[in-house]
Amino acid sequence: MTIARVALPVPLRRLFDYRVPDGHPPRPGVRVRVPFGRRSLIGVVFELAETSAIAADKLKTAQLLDAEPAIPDSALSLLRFAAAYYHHPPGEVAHAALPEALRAGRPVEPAGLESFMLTRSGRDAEAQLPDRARSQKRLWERLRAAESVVAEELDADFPGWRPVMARLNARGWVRRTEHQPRFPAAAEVASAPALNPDQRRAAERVVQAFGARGRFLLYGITGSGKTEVYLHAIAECLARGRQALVLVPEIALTPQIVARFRARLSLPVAVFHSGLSARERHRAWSAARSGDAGVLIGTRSAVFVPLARPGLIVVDEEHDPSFKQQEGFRYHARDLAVFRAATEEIPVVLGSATPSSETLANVARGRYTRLELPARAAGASLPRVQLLDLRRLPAADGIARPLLDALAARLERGEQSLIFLNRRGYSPVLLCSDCLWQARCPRCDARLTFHLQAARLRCHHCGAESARPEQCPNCGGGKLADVGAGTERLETALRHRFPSARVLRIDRDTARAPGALEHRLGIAAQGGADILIGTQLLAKGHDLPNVTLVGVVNADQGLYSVDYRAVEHLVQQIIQVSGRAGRADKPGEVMIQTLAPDNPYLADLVAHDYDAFARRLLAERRAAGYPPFAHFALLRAESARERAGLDFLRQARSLGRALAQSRGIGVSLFDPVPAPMERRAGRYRAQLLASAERRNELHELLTAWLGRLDDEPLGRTVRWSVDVDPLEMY
DNA sequence: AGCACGCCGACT
DNA sequence: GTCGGCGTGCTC
Repeated sequence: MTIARVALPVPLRRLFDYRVPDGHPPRPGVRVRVPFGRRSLIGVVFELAETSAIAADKLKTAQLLDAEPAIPDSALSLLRFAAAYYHHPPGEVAHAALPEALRAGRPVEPAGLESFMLTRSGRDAEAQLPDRARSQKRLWERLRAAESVVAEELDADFPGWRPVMARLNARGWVRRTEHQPRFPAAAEVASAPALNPDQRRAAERVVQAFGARGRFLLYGITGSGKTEVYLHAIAECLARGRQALVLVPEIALTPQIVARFRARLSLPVAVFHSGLSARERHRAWSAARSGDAGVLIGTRSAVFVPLARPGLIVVDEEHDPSFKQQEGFRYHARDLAVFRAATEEIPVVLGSATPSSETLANVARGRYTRLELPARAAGASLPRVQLLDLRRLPAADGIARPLLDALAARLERGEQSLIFLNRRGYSPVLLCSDCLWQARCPRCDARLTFHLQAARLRCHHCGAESARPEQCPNCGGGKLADVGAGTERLETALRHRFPSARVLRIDRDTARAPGALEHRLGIAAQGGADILIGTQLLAKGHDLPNVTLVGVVNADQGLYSVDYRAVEHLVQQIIQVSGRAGRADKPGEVMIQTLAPDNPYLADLVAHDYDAFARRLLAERRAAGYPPFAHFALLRAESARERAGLDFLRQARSLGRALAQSRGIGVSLFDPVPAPMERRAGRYRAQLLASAERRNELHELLTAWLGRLDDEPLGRTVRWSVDVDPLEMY
């Protein structure tokens, strides 16, 4: 009897056994539909076996959905590894790795290009369309204007078109057709600019590693031309008949980057990210798996997409935190990319101007080869960086005099400025000046932020909203004061101070609508604004060639945080925004406001010495026994009941300690503590840190420990999860 | 996660 | 007298 061991989309850390036909059993990677309790689920065969520990009369039969494995061997190994490494239920891992259409059981090859055209009677239908049917009329005009219209185009610029199309179709006015799946051919190949010697050396090292393992850090400041190195290596990879996978941070996956790849490469470039429609993702996935696409460029979930002939993996901006999924299946796409490259026996290139502490440590240990691009390709000079001591300098509206003067100078010269403030809204605190009452979120341990445009108080942690009270709800009288400044207040103040300046704010509030971010960045890049105000949304990705001044309003939030990674993220962020300044031929200037101008990390920033910063950071981490010199896993628990999470974690710790002791595993389990923000969205959160010097010991303990906790009755009364290699400790 | 079973409060 | 609250148990 042949048994298929199936990963099912349920939160259970195990596989389920099913009978399959003896004659032609499925290969691992085949999708199956199975009865599960009273439900019917779609899962992925992870293993085959001859026998099962489950009684024969309880075994049910799986129905095979694929003749060929939907997930080929190498991609399946990645899923197995990911499930084991992150101690996450294999079914949920498989689920995360498949586009929706495949999770729903649709065939691997997606339906062809869906398009619509007017029928003969449809062309004469105008008179029969009442004026009230405005959407139908618009869609009809759209159809009349072209021979036929592709569904994807309608998805993009006619939201909600399907029901409207159904109406036209019901009257026999349109015809729907499906072409065979075809991938759009790439544009003509533009000739590549000549590489400078450093770029050439870097690209050659990568190319020499083709066909074998190789791990590279491509270290180069903004503007040093990392993308040219990728393009050169990828073109060579394609020339050898292999595909390339390119991972980029969430925000960076803009049409510009994709356009640049498409313009330069002779084979189709497929795109995979969460902003696409389900159909588009299905198509991109299939094109990568079949080999039709030469390059797949995507955000973190693209790391799971199978490739027919893998040749190279690139992770751009490898330090970017968006590569780590922060809920549910908490994987790190960069780390999985490195594993994947090893199993596929291909090189991987991690690129960054501000490499992560993990990658730097791997370079120091000789596990990664460091490739450096020391100079800016265009020859522009580095921006001058200076600190503004907020203890001495008066700051009107939160901006010190020298920064205001510098802004005024830029306005006079017709150059752009960028003000970076990682805080949305008008003011983060609403305070009664009489009784010192503060507006707090009823469901979180947090203050409410006042948003001027919406005229509402909002919680940035749970999304709760309320009206701004007229008087103090506590003492009835009093004057309510806005304390502190967010981007909205900064915008108001700067508009007031520089009435003739065009001020453009770019944060999640102004860029919420689809395409709004693109639109605003486009305005910024084309010089349609004099002063840009933004959060980290603005810090990433985009070239803003006319910006010659960058102001960092507050550098101190990250310097004294409870989170040991805050300094690393702060410095990376400041360098990333600074990289926006002074490109092309205009020298740039960066001003950083701080209450701690003596901080050595800030001194490294002023000196443009990321290596010195890295040495300092790694020395501190080593001394403190923190990653990358230790390996962390965080056990989190949350519950609507106040003590429940902590109670569970205390029990978990004694169980874990007993296991570690009896098996001689060197893992420290710390005291369970409330999360830094204990209550969030009405739930109490607690956490327990596990730390080990040796990674395999951490995993040995986690496997045994979590297995026990799965059976623990207390564990059923709270919601708990593990986070391996946590990036943020709250 | 679903989904069912199983005992205790406010309602047609 | 029922409808329904969510505790507990199970899914090959």
